[in-house]
Amino acid sequence: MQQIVVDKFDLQILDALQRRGNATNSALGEEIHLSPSQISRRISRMEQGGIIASYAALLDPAAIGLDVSAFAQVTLERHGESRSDAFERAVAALPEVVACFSVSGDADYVMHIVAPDLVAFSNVMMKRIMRLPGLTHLKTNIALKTVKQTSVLPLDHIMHAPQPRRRMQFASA
Amino acid sequence: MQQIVVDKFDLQILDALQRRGNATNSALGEEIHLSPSQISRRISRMEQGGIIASYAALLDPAAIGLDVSAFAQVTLERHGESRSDAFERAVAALPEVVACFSVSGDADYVMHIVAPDLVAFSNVMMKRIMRLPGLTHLKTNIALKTVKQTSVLPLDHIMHAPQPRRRMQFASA
DNA sequence: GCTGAAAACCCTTTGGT
DNA sequence: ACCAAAGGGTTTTCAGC
Repeated sequence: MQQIVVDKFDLQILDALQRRGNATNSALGEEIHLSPSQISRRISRMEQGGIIASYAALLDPAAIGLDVSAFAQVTLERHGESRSDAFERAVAALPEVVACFSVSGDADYVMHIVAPDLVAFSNVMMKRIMRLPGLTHLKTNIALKTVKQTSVLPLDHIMHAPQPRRRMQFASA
Repeated sequence: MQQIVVDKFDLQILDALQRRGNATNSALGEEIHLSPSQISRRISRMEQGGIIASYAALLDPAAIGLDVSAFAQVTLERHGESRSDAFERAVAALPEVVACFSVSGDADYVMHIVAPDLVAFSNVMMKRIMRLPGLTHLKTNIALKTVKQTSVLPLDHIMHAPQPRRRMQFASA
């Protein structure tokens, strides 16, 4: 990972773009008191540097008829890596699975699943998830209400970043 | 919720915009075999209709130093609505909490929390989450690996949508 | 070397056919 | 539904600091 340095202005741009990815450079310039050229240059630098990964249109799940959201905790058979690899590839290919993390604790994975209704959700679980290779235990919680869901990541820590701590190092050569 | 009708082309546009929110109308037009004007009109219709909620720049968490992701299951004291309201408002105000859903099952809420490192994460949990009003039980799982995380919602169900079932209705007046 | 103004290019959108 | 024209937006260049 290349060290790309960002300043106060870059952080303001990132904050704005996380909320309004389609903001114009002129509008951003007004807000942040920078010329459109600067905004343009800074944005492409952060795109190139891998800080901005992509742009996306965010859809309203309810408006497209995705009324069911659920969380599944999955445990796999204790086998080698091949099992989990197969599982992870299978999960990644399911469009209904919008997030999946391997976790510490009782379960091996937690995943977020969306579906149009309970019938469809049940189908996804029965026909897709439960047939995934090596699955031994499964616990699902249906979401009753979305309290908060955002793609906006916090940036506060970047300004107040602690100086890198000095450590001993081993002479490598 | 107003019924806004989408066709095959609209779905193609939505699919593309979910992945590349900054695609130009001309580029989309080439892909979908529609004129830029059509694309433009269809997009504004879907924005107006509330299908497209917003646009966002998606950042790479690792690139901005957010290395810890965790899931918390929270149980609240059995009190009236006021408790959960206060809790939900507090949660919504925490930038580290990127998602929170109330759920069926053992816990009342599941939430997704991000932090720069374990120290910072611990601080968020101790100083912010655990002090939220009315919290009685808390279980956290640290994410070891992100298997999948996407803002792309499935659209397949829209085409194959079942015809609305006829039902009896009560004469309301 | 970096900044900002301006120009050129491209995209978008609207109105007419 | 398409096309054309007008109105903006973005980006690059160039002059100045």
